[in-house]
Amino acid sequence: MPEPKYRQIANELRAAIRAGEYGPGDRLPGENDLMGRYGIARMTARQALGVLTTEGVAAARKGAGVFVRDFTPIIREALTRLSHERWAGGVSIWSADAEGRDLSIHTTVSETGPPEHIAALLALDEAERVVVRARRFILDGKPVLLSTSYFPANLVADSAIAREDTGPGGSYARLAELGHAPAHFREDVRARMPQPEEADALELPSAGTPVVDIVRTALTDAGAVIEVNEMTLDASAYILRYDFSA
Amino acid sequence: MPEPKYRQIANELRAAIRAGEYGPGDRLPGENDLMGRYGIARMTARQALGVLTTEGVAAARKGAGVFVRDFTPIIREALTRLSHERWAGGVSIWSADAEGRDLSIHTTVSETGPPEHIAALLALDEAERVVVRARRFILDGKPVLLSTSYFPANLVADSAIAREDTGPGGSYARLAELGHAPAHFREDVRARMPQPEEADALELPSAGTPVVDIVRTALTDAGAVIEVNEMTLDASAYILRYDFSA
DNA sequence: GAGTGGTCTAGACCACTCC
DNA sequence: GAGTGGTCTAGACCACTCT
Repeated sequence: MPEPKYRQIANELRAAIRAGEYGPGDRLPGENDLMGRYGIARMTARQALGVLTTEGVAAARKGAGVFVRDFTPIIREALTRLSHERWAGGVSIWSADAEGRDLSIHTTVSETGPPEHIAALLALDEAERVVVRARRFILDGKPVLLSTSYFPANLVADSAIAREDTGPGGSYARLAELGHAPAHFREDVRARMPQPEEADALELPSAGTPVVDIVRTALTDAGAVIEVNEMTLDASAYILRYDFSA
Repeated sequence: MPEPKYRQIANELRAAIRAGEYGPGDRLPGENDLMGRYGIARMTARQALGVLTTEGVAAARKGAGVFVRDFTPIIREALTRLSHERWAGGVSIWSADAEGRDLSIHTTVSETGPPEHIAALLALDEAERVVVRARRFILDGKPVLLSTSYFPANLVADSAIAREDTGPGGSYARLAELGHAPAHFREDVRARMPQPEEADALELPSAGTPVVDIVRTALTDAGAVIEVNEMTLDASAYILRYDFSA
């Protein structure tokens, strides 16, 4: 078979989208349309549409149809957001992303023994504990980011970092007050397909949307790791921007 | 339906993988196995396995079976690789990634009118032309990166940048000799599912592997953009590392 | 040649949205 | 209620790999 039917049909639809015949948000021909138009079985029509949803080009809405997806990512400026001026001035580092959009954050704080890989990054003994700040960011009604921050409990347990509201400037301003101001950052970025729990939490379409993992470690000027922040982002919602010099 | 059969089966297989019953490279129960074991139709077994391949957890090899995927990403140090010392010392910026692995690069060079978005980034007039360096990076026999660099033709047309072999230190060393040493960089990173042509060029499994787009702009100390580099990476092959200070 | 995944048909029932 | 996508069956033939 040179090219299977379902691929040919997917190609035709993709070409039509690229040509602008269908714009973002437009409804594509559905399963029944394709069955009639090409004289194929339902499962074959589904396969064709499955190609486009897997590519992230289209998304199906049960009972409604298959629609061309719309992308309007926000730009996450890695350096600006973490600049000293920013949090020292009492501004949340998250406000950088929200720019006139509706951002809400759900926070839960706890204290536990650290997962193994976190203990290693924070250079903690087995017995030591960590304060965990788990957050969920909802932008314009849609969750876009899951974030889990780990701090050594012996450093921050008595500070606002262990409370839901960390106060003006957030955790980093409090760390500075405690004499552990973050000075250097490392962000390790990778992309992958989400696990079901993540797809659920981020309300991702059933396929076609990768997530981005960012593992950020924050270090003091003395080189001590004082925070590890694991983030999982809806990849379709973000562009990550890094500025640096030679 | 609380949970469809194919999802239940996918969940069981995923749990078995997480529990270590199946390790990287191991063969999973195939379509026929699942049909027998659960008393389901072929299409339903396929759906179950499809969940895992879409998640990137497993990959099917025609005629052989469905196998748990193996990930051994390489760390791409964004800053180290672009440090002045590096290319000024005659070292390729790509050698950073390869560390004892087999890297080969296919290069083609051409000169054309720039695509619209490139012309905008390079601040070029319509009439001006660009030198285009298109490269394909093959690591241990598998393509992992597609790269297309654009330079203003009026600056580099007579230099080694317009030839396949740019000489020691690469394009950046040549730019420096021409008085346009890159001093600042911006990398815009996003992740998405590949288009068929890209999946082909990167030899990606039919689903489950996102790509990462990096658009890098290089600026001189005077603030002039002297290169735009569009890269597309096999996301499963890379971790991107960014180090910076507050 | 046996076993594998890949494609395809022609039906069916269901849950969901509102074209 | 009509139309939509989601799930599922029980067959079939094919191309591919080599368990």
